[in-house]
This record gives sequence, C-alpha cells and structure tokens, in this order.
Amino acid sequence: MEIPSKYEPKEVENRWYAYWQHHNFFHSEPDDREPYTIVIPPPNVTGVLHMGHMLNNTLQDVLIRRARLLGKNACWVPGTDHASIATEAKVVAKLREQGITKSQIGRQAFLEHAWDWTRQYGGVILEQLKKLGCSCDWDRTKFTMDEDMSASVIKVFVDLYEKGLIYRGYRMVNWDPEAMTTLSDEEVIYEEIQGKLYYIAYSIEGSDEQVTIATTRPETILGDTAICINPGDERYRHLRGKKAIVPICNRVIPIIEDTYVDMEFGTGCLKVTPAHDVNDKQLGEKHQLETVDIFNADATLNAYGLHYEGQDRFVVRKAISGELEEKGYLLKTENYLTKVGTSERTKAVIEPRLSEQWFLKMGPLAGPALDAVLTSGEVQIYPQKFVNTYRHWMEHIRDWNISRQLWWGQQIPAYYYGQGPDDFVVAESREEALVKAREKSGDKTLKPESLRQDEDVLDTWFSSWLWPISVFGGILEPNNKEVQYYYPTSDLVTAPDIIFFWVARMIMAGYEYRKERPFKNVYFTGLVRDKQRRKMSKSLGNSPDALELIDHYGADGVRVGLLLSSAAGNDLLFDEALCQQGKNFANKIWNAFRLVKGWEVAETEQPEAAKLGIAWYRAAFQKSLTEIEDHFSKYRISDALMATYKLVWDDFCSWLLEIVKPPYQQPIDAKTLAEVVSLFEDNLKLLHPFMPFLTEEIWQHMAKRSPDQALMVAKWPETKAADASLVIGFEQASEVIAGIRTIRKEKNIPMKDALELKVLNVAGVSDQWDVVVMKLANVSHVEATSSAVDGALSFRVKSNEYFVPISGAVDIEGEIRKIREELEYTRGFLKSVQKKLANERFVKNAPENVVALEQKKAADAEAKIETLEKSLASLE
RNA sequence: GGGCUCUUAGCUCAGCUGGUUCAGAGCACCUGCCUUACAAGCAGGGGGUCACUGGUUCGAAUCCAGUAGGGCCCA
Repeated sequence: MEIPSKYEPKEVENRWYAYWQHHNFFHSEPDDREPYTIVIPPPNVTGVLHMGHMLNNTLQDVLIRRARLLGKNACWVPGTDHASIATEAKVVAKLREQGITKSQIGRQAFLEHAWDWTRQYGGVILEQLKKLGCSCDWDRTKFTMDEDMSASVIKVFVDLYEKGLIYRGYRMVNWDPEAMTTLSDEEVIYEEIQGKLYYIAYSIEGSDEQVTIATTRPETILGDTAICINPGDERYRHLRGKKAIVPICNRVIPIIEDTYVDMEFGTGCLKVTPAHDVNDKQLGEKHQLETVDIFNADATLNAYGLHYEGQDRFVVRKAISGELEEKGYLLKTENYLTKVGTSERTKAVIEPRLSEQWFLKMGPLAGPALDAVLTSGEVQIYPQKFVNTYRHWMEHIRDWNISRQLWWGQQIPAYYYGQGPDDFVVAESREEALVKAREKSGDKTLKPESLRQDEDVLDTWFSSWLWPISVFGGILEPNNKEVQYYYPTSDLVTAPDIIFFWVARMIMAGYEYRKERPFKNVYFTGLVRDKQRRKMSKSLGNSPDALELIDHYGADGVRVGLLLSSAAGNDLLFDEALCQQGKNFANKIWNAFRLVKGWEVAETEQPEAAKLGIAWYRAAFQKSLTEIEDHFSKYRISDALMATYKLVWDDFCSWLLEIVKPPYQQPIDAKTLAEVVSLFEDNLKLLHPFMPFLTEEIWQHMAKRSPDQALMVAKWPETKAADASLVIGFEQASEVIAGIRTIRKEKNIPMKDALELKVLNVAGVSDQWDVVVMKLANVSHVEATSSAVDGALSFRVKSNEYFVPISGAVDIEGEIRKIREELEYTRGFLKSVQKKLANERFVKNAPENVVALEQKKAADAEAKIETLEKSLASLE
C-alpha cells in the first residue's frame, strides 16, 4: 500500500467521525460503570463557532475522550440556549428588513418567526462542533426552549415564588433602549468614554442669585426635582430652604441637603433626577421628591421633554446644550472621562429606568453554594485564583432581576385578574391559575379570558442555571433513572466571564433542587485573544474563521494549536503559527507510522541495541505517563499535551525509532517490530484525546480491527513500575552521542565516516549502552582507556572523559582552552558546595538528604576536576 | 475608590510545601545538512541580575514588607 508522505486530514476526519457515530460510540446509557458526565455550556442557538468555543469544546472533548478510554461511562450532553436578547434582536432586524414590526404581528406570529429562525440556524454551531471532532452524545441534544426544558423553568419559577423567593418590585433597572429590555448588572459593560461636564446655572426663586451645578447629562435637567447641597458646605449655607428654577422647563424645585454630595466634585452642588439615576432615586426616596420620567422606552423624550419630545437622548443632549448656551444658562463645559454602561448584546448605552420587574432573592440560595466552594470543597474550581472572585460576588450578592421585556423565552407564569398591585397569581398553567385566582380574589365568576398573563419572559440564564439538572429531566421527574445516574456531573469547562451569570447560579440551583452539587470540578479556560492581547470579537474582525482553520490545519492540528499555549486559566494569545505547530506534529506522527509500516520483516535475531532501546522506552513511557496523569489531575491540559508531545516526538521518534531502525533496505526482526508497534499503539492512546482523527486513522491502518476494537473505545495504558536505571543509563548514552555529534559538526566529519571512541571510565558507567552509541553516532568500536589519548578530540560527560581519535592535526590549543574553561567552572562550583558544607549551621539545620546531596555533588566535582587536570597535563 | 491577581529567555508560559548543576519548556532565532519516515524535517548552538528595594533564613525565583508597572472583577 502506498502511503502519502503528508498527512491529509480532510477525508480522514469525515470518514472516522461517521464511523464513530455509526457505531454509536458517542452515545451513553446508564449502566454499571462509573459515570463521567459533562454538560456543554450551551452556545447561543443562532451563533456560529468562534475561537472561544473551539478552545472550550476541545478541552471538553479531551476530557471526555480520556474518560472513555479510562473505562468510564462517558456522557457529554450537547445543546444550545435560546439567547433571548440576541435572538430576538436578530429576528426583529430580519423582520424590519421586510418592513414588519413586532407590534404589528403580535406575540404568536413573532414567536413563529423566531422558531423559524431557530430551525434554520439553530443547528449550525453543533454541526461545526462535529467538524472539530467533539464526541458529544448527539441523541441527547437539548435546547433551552424544548418543551420539557421550558416546563422545568416554569415549575421552578412557581416553586420559588411559593417559597417566597420571587417577588415583584419597582426598581431602577438597566434598560437597553435598543433591545427595549432590561439587562442584569452582569450584562452591562462599563466603557470609559470622553464625555463633557456641563456647568449650568439655575436661578434661585425670588432673587437674582444663581446656583451652578455640573452634570454630564444636560438633557436630564427636564427631569430634575431637586438641587442637593452638602449641609457642611459653607458656600451654599444661604440657600437653605430656598427653591431653584430649572432652566427651560421653569419647574420650581426644592434645595435639599444631604451628606451624600461630594463637595469636591464639580461645583459641590448636585441636581437630582430620581427617575434617571440610581443614587438620585435613593435621594429622592429619602427626601420624598417627585419623580419625573422624561424618556420613552426607546430613549426618546416624552411629553416632559417639551419641544424635544420624540427626539433621541443624544440628539437632545446636543440641542439642549445649545439652547442653554443661547439663553445664558450654560456657563462652561469641560472634558470629562466618564464610564458609561453599555449593553453586552446591542452595545447601546444603558438608561437607568424605573420599572416593574421580577426579582429572585439570592441570599438564601447563596449560602450552600458558598459553602460548597469555600468550606466543604464539594465543588473544586480550577485554577484556584477564581475562588476569591467567586467568594466576593457571593458574599455581596444582590437579588437577581429575572424578567426581560421580550417575547422570545419562557413567558412569566404570572396571571393578573385585576388592576390592583396584588391582583395576580403564579401558576404552571392557565387552568391552575384560574383556580388560584378564583380562590385569591373570592370571585368565582372569573373566566380563563379574564386572566392576563405577564407579557415578559424570563432571563435566559434562568433556563441555563438548571441545565445540569434539566437536561436529565431532573426537575420534572426528580427520581428518574437518568438524573440519578448522571447527576452530579463530573466536570464543567467554561470561561471565567460567566462565573456569576452561570456557574454560581448553577451551583445554587443544584443545592436548591437536588441538595447536591451540580458538578465536581469547574475548569475555567482563558479568553482567546489575538496577538495584541485584544479580545477576539466579531466587531474587531480579529477572529479567524473556525472552519477555515480546520480546513487549513486539520481538526487535530487546530486542537493541538489551541491547547499548546492555553495554560490553565491564562488567556490564550492565539496565533495561527500554533495551529501550524499542531499540523507539523500530526505530520510527524504520520511519518513515524509510515516508517514503521514500511519495514519488511525477517526472522532474525533481535539486535542488542533494539532490545535495550525498547526496554528504555518502556521506562520513559511510564515516566511520562505518570507526569501526564498528574497534569490531568490538576487540569493542566496544556502541560499534559506538552508532555505527550515530547514523549512522542523526542523519545519515540528521535530516539527509539532511530535506535531500532534497520539499515537501509534491510528487514527488521519480527520481535522488535511487534514491540515497536505495540509501543506505538500505546502512544496513540495517549494522543487520542488530543488528536482523535489522526490517531484513529493510524490505529486502523496498523491492523484490521473490528468496530469494538476502535481506538476511540480502547483502553488507556496502565501505570506500572518502571526501571529508573534505564532512564539514567540512557541519559548518559544520549549525552555521549550528542558529544560525538558536536565533534562531527565542528570538524565537518560526515555521518557516514565511522569514528572510534575511547572512554576513560572514571564514573564506572556500564558498557551495555555502547551498542546504542555505536549505532546512533556511527562509532566503529568503543574501547576503554586508562589515560588521556593523544591525537584525539575529547569531551566529558559527568566525570567520564571520552576521546575521539581523528586523523590530521588536532587543535591542541583549542582543546586546552576547552578543558580550562570546564575546569574553571567545576572548581567554582566545587567551591560553592564546599562553602555550604563548611557552614556549621547548614549542616546542622538542613535535612539529611540535602546535606548528603551536597556531599555527593562535592565528590562528583572533585572526580571531574581530577580527570580534567590529568587531561590538561597530558596536553601541555 | 474597594477586592483579587500578575511581573522568570525575543514571544507564550512551567517552576507544587524555600534545598538536586535551578534558572527550565515550547515556539522564535543562529549555524550546518534536500541523510532513502518526515525540509511540515534532522543535527548542533546562542539567549534571562527571575520587575525593583529591603527583610526573614545556613540557604530565596520561591516566604514577608514596601515601590513601580500590567491585568481581572466590583462600585
């Protein structure tokens, strides 16, 4: 069979993915094995795969594939969330193109459009995950708007309401005037912008005097209902009890006093607009001020805006400052750096707005969730540094505004039967609501039509926080077999920016609804940034197309590229060169396979070198395996990959294969081949979680395998005791080989000219490795010597000295210089060790093994110095 | 402004409870090789006062304090 010299991923990937799927390897059913469960952080239903998803899902696939190889019942539940704001915004935009507005068509028709949209784009991102090789249990794919998932959400809402944890409140919320909905605090991004501070003069009623305030939002003066001064401020003492007149609208407002006012800021005189600022609202409540809301829902001005009615807030800001200036009220403006809240989804500037919202009390839920992470350790967070962030938020937790003024999502199951603030009931269905409403109102004549369901929907996170439970039906049927088996899940892999949005809330839901943690470990990945450390985003256009990358470098190459430099919890500075490295690695493995595959077999004796090499590699493999296990246990996936990378590339390809390789066009002995193939197979198992496609391809090329012998469902290598002396022996041998190679390079001696090697074996190194040295350095014979050799180049490994006789003149001066340098270094080293040993306090205080080590260092150095001195003497 | 965190080679990072020749890895770089698995490769090599200052200690990249600078979260 002709095997191409370059690995061609494309066809291979499609073929094996189909094969795995066809044989149902991704699917899990409860059985006797230990479960290993991951629920995917559900991506946005209408989203496309970006680099963050790639990293995140590669990590999950690595974990799940490894768990599968370890013999666990691995179950990775995929799915998407309905992303109410983002999706609704897209559907609205699409309708707008057709000249249709939401209100024209009404809720039902709008939802039909949203479902159409979901059906059309909803599967895209999941299909992309398949290209990446993700071994999700696709039969279990969930969507947060699935009937059972929605039913779970509604059930939980009703339950929490009945427990008294959900309440309605009139609050100042973060209003997104573009999406026309409320955002939670976590969905607001504060951005620093260059604004202006406007100094505006207000007249004092019944006098010629004026008072100047400073504001960043002159348009809100129309909603002013007071001026506030600090009671300790001497400058304004005379204004006590007087009234001011708001320019333009000429409203007469009181001058109040409160220590809240910062005397240093601006003029030390504050205008109070309770409807449009959180702090002002508090002041307003404290001083019983009037509240004047000047905005419509889309942030245009309403009737209170007078002649500005219907105009946008930013247009008005400009216009009103002009009018103020014209009329002499605007004294000056200053540049001012300020932070404004913007919507994470629409980027619109947030307008603080008073409105009726549903809130969830967080205090009672936070307790167990805090304990789980901080006290009991039931939930482990990796990397640990996020524990503090988690604690801080949980300890200062605020109630969660769970309503959104949208249509796409679970409609709040509150039913109003009258106009009074308390004339409503909360129920899972209209029928139940009717029963409750009749009871509560005492009005037996209420009909289903007399109930009006709340217009708003629930925050998407109010679905997602139940995800680890609801995907297994654990809310609707708490005792079902699936949830009993798969819950709590094992690991959660997600990004740190949703630690509050999602992770903390899932932990709360877990304890509230299952009395158990939702997952054992949370692994936070870094954010994917570009080389300039900018977060990758669509708007910056700095995010490469995921599928194009896969196309170019192969899924395995991209996976390796992403993982290589994503040290746990650190942001990943993505560079395509990393994918190139991954691709190169894939090609390296592919070629190692071609080499092994190409060997003819003969029934010949196994060469000593091969025998020793194989024994050594077994030990080296075990050493690496131990390291790799340790890395995995600490979620240091990048390090686990690097350890595997070095094992395969350096130890296996560069050393072992060179040791066992038969001379050109000669066959290999059957025993060596079988052993090398078996070691290669072990390598493939370690590599499989990182590079599933390539490894399965090679695995299947190596032998005819039945479906149940596929690599994907093979068994992870066992950790066994290894002979450490082989590793030490090899180290010495490899340094000798490197020494000879250096001489070849320096003296331009081609590899094909055999050399001799003489050893001054002071360290008493075993000669068993000579066969390996002879093969890899092309040495014709190795001979012991008891003194320095004339006419030879030399080098030293540990306290041994090696001589390579060469024809022609040896650069004696050069040799002497080299030896002197080594001598100088070693003497210096010995001196520092001796100094340490001469220190009484060191010998007394340091642990025994440390002192013994220092003594050995001294002895070794002394031996080496002796060797060097002798050589030097023989040369001089 | 409050909290957390970081600063080690040109870049990205390891370095666990202080002690192996501890100053590391990968990439990048330099030199020589198109050697019959692989130039997407092989072999060899250079490169860091561990941010700074002080302290604790027999011993500090590692612990403590301060300084400078970066990042994250919250307000």
